[in-house]
Amino acid sequence: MTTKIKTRFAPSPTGHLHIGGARTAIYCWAFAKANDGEFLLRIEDTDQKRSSDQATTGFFNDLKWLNILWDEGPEFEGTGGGDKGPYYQSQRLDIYKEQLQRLFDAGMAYYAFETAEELGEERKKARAEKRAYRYNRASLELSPETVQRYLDEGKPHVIRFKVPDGGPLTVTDCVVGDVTVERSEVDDFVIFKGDGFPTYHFAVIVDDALMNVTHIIRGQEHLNNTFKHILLQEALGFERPIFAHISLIFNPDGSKMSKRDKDKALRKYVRDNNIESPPETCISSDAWANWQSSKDNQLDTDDATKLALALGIELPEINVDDFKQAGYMPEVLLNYLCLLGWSPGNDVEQFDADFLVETFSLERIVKSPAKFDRAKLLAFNLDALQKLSSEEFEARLLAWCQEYAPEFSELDKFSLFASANHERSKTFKDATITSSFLIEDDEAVTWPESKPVKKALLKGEVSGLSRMPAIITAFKELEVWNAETIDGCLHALADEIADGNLGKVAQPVRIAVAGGPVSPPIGDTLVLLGKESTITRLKRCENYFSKYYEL
RNA sequence: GGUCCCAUCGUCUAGUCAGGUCAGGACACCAGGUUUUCAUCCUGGGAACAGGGGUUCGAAUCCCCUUGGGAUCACCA
Repeated sequence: MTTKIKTRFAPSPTGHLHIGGARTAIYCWAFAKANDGEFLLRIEDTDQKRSSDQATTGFFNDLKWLNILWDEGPEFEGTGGGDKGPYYQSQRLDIYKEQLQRLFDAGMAYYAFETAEELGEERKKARAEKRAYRYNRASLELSPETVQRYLDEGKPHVIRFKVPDGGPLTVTDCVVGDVTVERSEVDDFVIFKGDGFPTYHFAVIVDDALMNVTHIIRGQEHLNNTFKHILLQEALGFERPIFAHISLIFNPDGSKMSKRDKDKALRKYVRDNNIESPPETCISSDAWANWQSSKDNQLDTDDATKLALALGIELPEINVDDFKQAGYMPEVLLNYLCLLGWSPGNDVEQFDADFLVETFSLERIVKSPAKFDRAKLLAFNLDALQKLSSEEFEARLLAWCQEYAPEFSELDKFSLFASANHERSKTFKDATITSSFLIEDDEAVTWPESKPVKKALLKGEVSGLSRMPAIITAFKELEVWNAETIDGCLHALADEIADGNLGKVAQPVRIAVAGGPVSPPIGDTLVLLGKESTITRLKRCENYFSKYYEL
């Protein structure tokens, strides 16, 4: 009997799930499902300083939103569970210590007492001499008595892995192929940190082995680490899993798409505009000072969002949650993400999760890195949105509005709002942007003196503005206020005062009520607004622009 | 800098492993058309095998070099 295939996604819960991580999770999930295997989720929270429960819950939510559910792992809203837990590395310390003891017993682990500063010096020196830094094994020379004395004294220490002698190391990667490295390139890396927790390298191979993971699909930044991992696996007598290293995702400018991009965007803006203190009631001055003191100190997500809002700049979307907020559909993001580094062939590009599971294979993963193209994602979202039935669109738009734009979800005529916006929306958010005039007070509408506005209202032998009184009168007389009667009224007006040219009457009306040249079809727009608001806005607009008449 | 990885239209990619149709599709772009705005939608168009050597009757495809890009070199994962 062949062993069941098991993949895992093992994020470190710092910040949010970003696009690159999401793609890795999707590939892991798809590969497991495509091969009748299992997908495991494990939380790598051995870095106590940076991990948080809040971030962990965020990861669960993001994964769940994408409908990437784990067969095994932390329990969350009905998914997860399993008998190989706990699935949080911070709760597995005893297990790691047990495995560590086996390494000590085999003489393959040793204590090291150098301080971070000392090591830093060594590294600098290595760099200056244009060679790679390797730990010099100084602590390995210490006598057992000295080591014991240091330990008794409570001297800070780490535990290192003693890399065994031998020839070159080769790993066969499913995506990259054979990769060989000289063993001398691997130094005695740290496996237990000064805080008593294992490092990533140690924890990951122990967990993968004990949880029976068969395939490790992860980002290519781990390719070099793989040699450390296979050495550790051999030392502990674990079976070597199958590796697949997938390429990275880049920004359109070629830089690595990373969680730091938001921070970078903010810093650049602040620097370029010589902003020296945070805008009023935005973030605390402590947070600002700490942020400005070093570029290693990132602003936390909430503060970053607030600051961006206060400065009026758009932060790049890089987290799954950013795209959710921006009004993309999860199945579209999943589809598009898959295409960044994998394709099913046969010119197929748009597909659903079922198709993915039917066709996914490691062989078709592309080796080269991909740039993230928002325009294509947007086009995909548009296509998917247009394929939705009107009922479905309405339901999903409502759910989105309830979370991100409650003023729209409370609209009396939500149904009409949805149908009026369906065909012109590329995202759920689009609907709220093109219809933002709906939630404005009649008295708050303003008109930019832009080209399209002037063209519709002021240009021509007979200007749009001059037709306004007739339009207002006609509307006042309309007894039944619905799309048909309004359209009928406008058509009649067009015939009477604009040589049958509907645009000449509809466009001025649109601008008057919406404050700009864009809105849903005019009939729907006016029904949504109601007769009273419509007439109030038409009058205000006429009044506002009448100054041009006098010129 | 050491080590490792990568290289087809502007972008994502098919084609590469088993050399042999004007290098295919999508997004973007450009030009027309439909449309009461916007967004759609329809038609058409330009657009690539990084460079140089080999191997071969024949190379995007196999080999080598150059160039370019990237990852990594932590008591972060």
